[in-house]
Amino acid sequence: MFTFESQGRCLTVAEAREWQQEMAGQIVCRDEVRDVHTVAGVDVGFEENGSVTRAAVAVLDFLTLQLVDFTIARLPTCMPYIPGLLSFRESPAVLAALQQLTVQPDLLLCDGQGRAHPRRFGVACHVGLLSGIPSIGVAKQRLCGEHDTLPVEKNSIVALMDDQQTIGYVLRSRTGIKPLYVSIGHRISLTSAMYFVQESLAGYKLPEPIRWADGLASNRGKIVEKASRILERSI
DNA sequence: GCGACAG
DNA sequence: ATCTTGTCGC
Repeated sequence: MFTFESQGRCLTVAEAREWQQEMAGQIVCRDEVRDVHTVAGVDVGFEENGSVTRAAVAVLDFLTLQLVDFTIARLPTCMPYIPGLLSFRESPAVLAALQQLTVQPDLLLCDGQGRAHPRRFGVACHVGLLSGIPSIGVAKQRLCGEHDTLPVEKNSIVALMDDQQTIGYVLRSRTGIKPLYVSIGHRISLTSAMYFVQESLAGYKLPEPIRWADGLASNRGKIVEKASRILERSI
């Protein structure tokens, strides 16, 4: 029986799944977002053969989509990747990174699923609930649910259905490129989630906040340097 | 039993 | 996620 450490307790895989089902009931699917001035991208990468988890949070001004702050947190990896339990592996480092921020984000765009999860509790829900910050899940691959054929044209959208419910939307952010799977994380409606994701796009497959977090999490030297220069310049 | 399976 | 160069296409 495999067990792992989470929030100071040792959990079995079965207990983790039960906890997700309970916490899913705490998720707020209504809009509690107000005056969104800053939107943050959240992503995680690994170092040292996976023994170190590296979380990055990039805060952007929502109107200009310019970087205004970022943090990186490195923690020892607490458990392996298990489909459906990704958030237990990534959340600790993400929450640590969020607490290091100077500029507080009004909304989080997380790399991964939100409610489009078998137990309706993907990493975006987990991070949103524990941080209290409204959040959205933006995944590059599907975890669950089905959907109609998506036109190859940019801006095409189809509903992601599971168990008779619309759990998210599949969005083609660029013509001919694999789509994004958008679902709510916490304290926001699916309609608003789609609005914020689309407004955060700037010609690339991924929303700008996540593009930054992606580069910072995967520790691409060029990007870390670029981000650092932008910040010291804004002081 | 078999296939699916975020990052 | 991560290991990795060049290459096809808009």
